[in-house]
Amino acid sequence: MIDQKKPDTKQRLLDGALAAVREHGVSGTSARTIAAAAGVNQALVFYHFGSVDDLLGAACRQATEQRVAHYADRFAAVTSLRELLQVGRTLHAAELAQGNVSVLAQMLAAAQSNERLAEPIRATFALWTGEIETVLRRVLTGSPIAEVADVPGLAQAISAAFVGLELFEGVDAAGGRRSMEAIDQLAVLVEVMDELGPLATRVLRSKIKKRL
Amino acid sequence: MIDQKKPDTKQRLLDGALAAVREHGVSGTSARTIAAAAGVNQALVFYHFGSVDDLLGAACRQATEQRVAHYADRFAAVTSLRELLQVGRTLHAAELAQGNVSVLAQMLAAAQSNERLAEPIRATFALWTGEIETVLRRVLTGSPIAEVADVPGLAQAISAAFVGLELFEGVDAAGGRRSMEAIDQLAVLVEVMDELGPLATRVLRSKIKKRL
DNA sequence: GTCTATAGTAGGATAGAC
DNA sequence: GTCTATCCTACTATAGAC
Repeated sequence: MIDQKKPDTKQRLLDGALAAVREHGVSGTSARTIAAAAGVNQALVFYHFGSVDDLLGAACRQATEQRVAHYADRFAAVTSLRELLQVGRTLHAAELAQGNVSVLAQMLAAAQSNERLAEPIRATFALWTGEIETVLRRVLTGSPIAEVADVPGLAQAISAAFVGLELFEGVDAAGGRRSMEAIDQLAVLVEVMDELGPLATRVLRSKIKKRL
Repeated sequence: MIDQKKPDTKQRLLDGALAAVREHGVSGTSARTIAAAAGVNQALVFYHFGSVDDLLGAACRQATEQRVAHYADRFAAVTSLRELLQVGRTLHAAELAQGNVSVLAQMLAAAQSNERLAEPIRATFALWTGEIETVLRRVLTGSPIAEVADVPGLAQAISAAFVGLELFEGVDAAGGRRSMEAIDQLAVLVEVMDELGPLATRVLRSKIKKRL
């Protein structure tokens, strides 16, 4: 926040942390593997970040910020749910090629029983949900879906589902792709729903009344 | 598979492994913590299972088998997507109350960079997807969705998404519930789609043609 | 700020007594 | 099959020289 002219050790550690998670997984990541990836001394992890967990949290957050910023214009250009999914798939493919398929996902898993990691991960996750929420709100304007859906909740659900898919793909690549295709097909349904317009809206409303 | 009359040490280790993951998370789970939870000696982990990873894989598999069996009749009674989701939510709530919200999810994360863990986890995951696939195939019979959707792929996507939601809920309980609600609302849409029947089917088909 | 060295701890795994 | 004892490795974290 204060000094922007130090892309040195501190930044190398942040990058090294991500590299370590990519290569060894969260459980295989330590101050030593991070330092090795960063090409710096192991003790500097503690000097600059206090603990491994704090470094991991910071690294995850920074990386996500950059990633979100990098995709901001693409998100802004989205005009339909399928396009949103398309951006998601592109993003996913890029992460995959870059090797950090599931860095956030693994952090999320590690955060389950690590309160020190949980807070930064929550914040990181919120960066994604925020972005998606904005898109959803714009895309769903005038759609019957907007009348039923809790947009923030939906944004969280989408983000969470995406994380699950990343984890699954990490263990079963073919299955992951297939799942993605299946969701894409489902998105067609939602669009059809939108195109039905007034009729769907009417049926929808009555359906909702029954439900409440 | 051979001896069913030994609910002793081996079983205690299997249970202890799950207990350890529940309590300490995957990263905090070791032969020692497992043995402590099981009330047996640490060396027995290696005598009976060879390695901690093998024990974890076996434990996850067995637990999932039991869980799937326990919910088999409830799955069999499902007649709509919303009911499927309802069963999913019940199941989720039960897991939550029992404390093993995200055992499978955490295993999946750990398996990302651990081939020894990956294979059993893949198999375990397949138990869930298989169950869901059966339900989907039955529920979607005659539905326009069935004509678009790759059912096995969809089953995998649903399972994976569920895992993601579990991880999210583990870090943000309120957010997790809200996501679940949002999905529930979306499910209404799908049902409306089904009820539209012939019209939707027609629109759907033309939409698909455009897409291909 | 960065390095070496090291204390202290915990974990995987095995040997060997029982 | 189960336990004790133990080896070795790897980790977090700090102290102190530079």
